[in-house]
Amino acid sequence: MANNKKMVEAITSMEEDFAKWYTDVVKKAELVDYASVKGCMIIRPYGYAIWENMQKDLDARFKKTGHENIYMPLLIPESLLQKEKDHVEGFAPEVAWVTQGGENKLAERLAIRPTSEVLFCEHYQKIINSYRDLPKLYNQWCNVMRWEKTTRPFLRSSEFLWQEGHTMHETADEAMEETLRMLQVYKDFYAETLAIPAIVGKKTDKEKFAGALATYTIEPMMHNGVALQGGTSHYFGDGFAKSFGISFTGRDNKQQFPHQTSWGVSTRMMGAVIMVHGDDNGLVLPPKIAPIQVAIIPIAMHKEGVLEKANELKAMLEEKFRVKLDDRDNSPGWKFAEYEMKGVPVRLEIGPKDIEQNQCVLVRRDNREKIIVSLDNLMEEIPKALQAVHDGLYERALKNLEEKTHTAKTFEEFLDIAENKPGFIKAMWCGDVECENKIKDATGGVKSRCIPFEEEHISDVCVCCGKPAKHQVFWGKQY
RNA sequence: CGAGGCGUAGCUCAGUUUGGUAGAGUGCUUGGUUUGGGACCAAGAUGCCGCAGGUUCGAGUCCUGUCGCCUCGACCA
Repeated sequence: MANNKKMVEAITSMEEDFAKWYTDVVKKAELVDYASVKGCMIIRPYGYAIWENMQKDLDARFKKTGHENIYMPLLIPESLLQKEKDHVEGFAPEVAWVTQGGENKLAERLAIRPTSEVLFCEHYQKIINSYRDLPKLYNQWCNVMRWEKTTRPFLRSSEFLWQEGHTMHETADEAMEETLRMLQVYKDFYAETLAIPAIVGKKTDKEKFAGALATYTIEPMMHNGVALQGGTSHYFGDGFAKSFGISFTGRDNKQQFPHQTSWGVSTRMMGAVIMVHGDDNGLVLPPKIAPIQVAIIPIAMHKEGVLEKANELKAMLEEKFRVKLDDRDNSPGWKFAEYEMKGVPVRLEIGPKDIEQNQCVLVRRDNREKIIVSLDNLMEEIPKALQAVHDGLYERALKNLEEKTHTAKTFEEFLDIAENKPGFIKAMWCGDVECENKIKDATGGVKSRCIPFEEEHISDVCVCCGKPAKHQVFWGKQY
C-alpha cells in the first residue's frame, strides 16, 4: 500500500537496523535534539513531559515509603570524593572536573557529581548523632555527569537526569530491608506504570556498584533481546560511614556506625520505554506516562458541526484524561501517522457520519484495533481502551522476554545461543569472576545480568568451567 | 580510545573525480480546492556547503588541522 509505505519510510525499520530505528524514533517523535557538547542532549517538551509523568508517579511511591526530598550541590571537592577508595576508583575514569573559577585557577579541583554518595555522607556526618536520628530517608532529583566514551540519547548520555535515594539505618537488617524494598518499588513502577516486565536479582561482585557490599538490579529486555540495566539498589553496610566518620550513640549507649543504602533510576528509562514498546510506526507510550492519552482527530472538519462536536468531546474528556484536539489543516491521514509516531495510546476519530449516528471511532496504538463507540458511553470506553493498551503492551513485552530467554547446560550450547539467539541465557555459575571474564571474551560481550531471587536448578556444574555451581545466573548483552 | 563511513536549505540527499553565479525532492509561508491512512493547484521565502587555517585571480570542490554524527570494537557504578 503506497500510503503505508510512505509512513514506514520516515523511520528505518527495526528489522533492518535496530540502532538506527532507535535514533530515528527519538528524533522524529521530538523527544530530544543533540546539543553542542558531546553526549549532552536537549530533552524537548514532549520528551520532558514523559519524564515529568515518570517523576510524578515515582515521587509519590517514594513519599509513600517515607522518603523526603533534598537537594545537594553540583560540585564535589576532589578531597571529598577520595575519601572512599573503591568508590573513587570506580568513578575516576568518567569524572568531569572544574578547575577554574572566573580568571583564577582553583586551589582544589571540583568534580561535577557523577553520583552523590560522598555529599550525602558529609552531610550525614553532621546530622546523625543518636539512634533517635535514624533512619534518614532522603531522595534527590537532579542531574549528574559521567564522561562516557560512547553516548546515545537516554541510554548513555554524558549528562542525565535521575533520582538518587540515600538512606541511613540503625541496623544492617533494616538497611538490607530498605535496599530490597526500593528494588520492589522499581519493579512495581516498571510493571504498573511503564508496562514493562523485568528480571530482578543480585549483581555479581564483578558487576556491583563501586563501594557497595551488594547491588540489586532490575533488568528489562528490549524488543531486540538486548538487556538494559533499568535501575539499581545498593546495600553499603557501614563502609562509607567508617570512611566518613559517621557514628551515633546507640540504644546501648555505645558508639555505632549506621548502615547505608542508595538506589536510583534515570532518564535511561525513557530508552527502555522506547525500545520495549516501540514499533516500525514509531513510539508506543504506556498510557500512564503518555503526555497525550487521547488524540482527537476531526474528519472533514470544514463541515457543519464537526469541530463543535470535537470541542465538546474534548471539554468532556479533559476532565479525566490528557487530551489533545488537533484542528490543524493537515489531512486526517497525516495526523494519524503523526500521533502514531508520537506513541499516543488512543486515537479518537469524529466525522460527519459519526455525528449522525451519535458515535465515534477509537483506535488503539498498540494493535491499531478500531472500535465504534456510542458518544453516550465514551467516559467508560476511554479508560477501558487505555487499560487495554497498557495490558496489551505488558503482555507483548512479557511474551518477548519469555520467548527470548534460553537455557544453556553446556558451554557449547551457551556459545551457540549467544551467537544465534539474541536474548537472555539462563545458566549455572561457579561464582568465579574468571568464568565471567571468559564468557565475556568468548561471546563478544555477554555479561552476567543478575542472580535472580528465584533461582532454577539447571545443572550441578558451572556452564563455563565445570566446577560445582553456586548460582543460576541470567546472562546477556546490554546497552 | 582504535578501524571505517558521513557532515551542502528544517529533513533526505545530488554536486567534489576535472576549482568558475548554490541544486532537487520534501517541508515552510500565502491564497484556493480538499478531508475516514501521510491530498491537489498556484505563487513565494529559505544556505557561514560543520568550523579554522592554507593554496589560488577564484574553493562546496584541492591541502592541513579541528569538531560533530553513524557503524563495529575497547571502556561502561
